[in-house]
Amino acid sequence: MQIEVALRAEIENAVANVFGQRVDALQIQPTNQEFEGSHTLVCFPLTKLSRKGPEETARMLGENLLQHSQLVGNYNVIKGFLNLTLRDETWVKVLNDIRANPSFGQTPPEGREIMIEYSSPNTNKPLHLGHLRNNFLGYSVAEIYKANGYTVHRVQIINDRGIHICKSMAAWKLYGDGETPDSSSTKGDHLVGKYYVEFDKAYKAQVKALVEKGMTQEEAEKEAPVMKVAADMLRKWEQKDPETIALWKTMNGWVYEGFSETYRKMGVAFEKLYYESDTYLLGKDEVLKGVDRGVFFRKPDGSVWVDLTADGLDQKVLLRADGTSVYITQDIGTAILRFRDFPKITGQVYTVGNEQEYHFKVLFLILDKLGYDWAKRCYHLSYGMVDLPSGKMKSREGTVVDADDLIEEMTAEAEKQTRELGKIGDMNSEEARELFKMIGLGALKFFLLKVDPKKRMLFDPNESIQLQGFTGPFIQYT
RNA sequence: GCACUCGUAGCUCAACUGAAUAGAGCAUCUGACUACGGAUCAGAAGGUUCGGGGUUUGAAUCCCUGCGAGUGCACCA
Repeated sequence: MQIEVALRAEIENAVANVFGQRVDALQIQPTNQEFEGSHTLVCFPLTKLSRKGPEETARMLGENLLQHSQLVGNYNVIKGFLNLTLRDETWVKVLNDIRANPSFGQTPPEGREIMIEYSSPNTNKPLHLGHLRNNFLGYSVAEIYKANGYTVHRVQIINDRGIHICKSMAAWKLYGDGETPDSSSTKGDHLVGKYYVEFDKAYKAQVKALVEKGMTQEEAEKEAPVMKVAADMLRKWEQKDPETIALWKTMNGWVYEGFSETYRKMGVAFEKLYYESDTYLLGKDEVLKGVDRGVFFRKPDGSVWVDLTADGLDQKVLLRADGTSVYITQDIGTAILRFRDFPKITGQVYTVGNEQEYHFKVLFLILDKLGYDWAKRCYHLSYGMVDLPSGKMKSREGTVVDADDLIEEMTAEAEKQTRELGKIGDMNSEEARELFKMIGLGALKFFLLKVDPKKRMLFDPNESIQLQGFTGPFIQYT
């Protein structure tokens, strides 16, 4: 890094000496492999200043550098590109500096703080392949910030409340027969996920039966007994009915235990968890304050809206006519809460799928309109879906790839390949198991991270674990 | 319909802020080594950067436009 700064200063001086004027935005880039040199100055933009052709301009600068520079040992000119070769002494010094610096590549903490949110699953089913991309992206960005001198706060919001968990609860109560993770030796999140599927099956069957009895589809969807139980549970939950709350806590507890095991296997962690059940009522006061200040407006029915048409977006509802919150209201509250919890953070990164791009655009605009200057430093780290060679993942069709299963398979495949190659030699079984995990998980992480986040991507499990090609195992082996 | 994103070699992906002959891996082909195959090694071929305009000394990259794919456009979350 030092060398780049020093070299730039020298080149800036050379430009000033030769053409009598300082230029700030010099384009210095790595020299192409096929030419001699390590750094290249692009001289085309300087021709206006030099009033000479690009090659002559480059040559004049090269000569000047040769005379005055401490760093440059030689130069060559190809078209308008001035290729610079540094002296051997320069490189020796660079390498010595690197050797003397134990934290090379890392900026020591500088007091800047940032919050990174990732994962943020629903609590009614286990994590899947999409969550893996999310977690690895979020965690990596956090690590990058850390290496750049930031103190990072890793958080997630857990969607522990709402009709989705009530569906699992309803199915468990109706058909569960008291089954627990212990009694069935099933991982908690998988058990709750199983009852979510049970619910869906029962619901569909019941709707079908009711339609056959002459009900309309719409009526049947409301009248299906399982749905009535689930809706009733949601109502009771909101009324804080002790029995419902107890069941909700129990089943969420199972899920959390399952999740933490998955996170441990993935190698990610969180500093603080936000629960939607704690935050879903937040934001209402902020919205009402916004109404008083004229940032938002009320419609005749009493509902509160924000008008974003001037920003090229629509009008969005923030509070219903009955005064209750909608989804974005709680996000407003949660964002503000987080900046209160961590007053020193300068911004927030939300790692969330690209289907929520519009939502975050609206959210950040609203926070800005409410006068929070940090709204400009909130960023939606958006990423595309993960497809499989067999096609799209669809929960209804059961083509979702479970995160635990996948990690398991990758590790097993790593073991198979390593044993075939006979590479484990005299390792004991403990060391070998560590190795398989490292290879399997490395394959997964590398493959999911090597693609531009915003692009939709194809995950090929078989390709990812290969010892050849652009893969994690290849890099680890090398 | 409107908005946003994406479109690069047969396939999966690179190309930082506009820069030199658009790069990798896989697959393919040729050769070496192999009893044969695999593995390995050496090499080759593979591109109108979706089409058409424009801006620029210079465009995969920026602008306009057409086409294709995806996502979003609930008083759901």
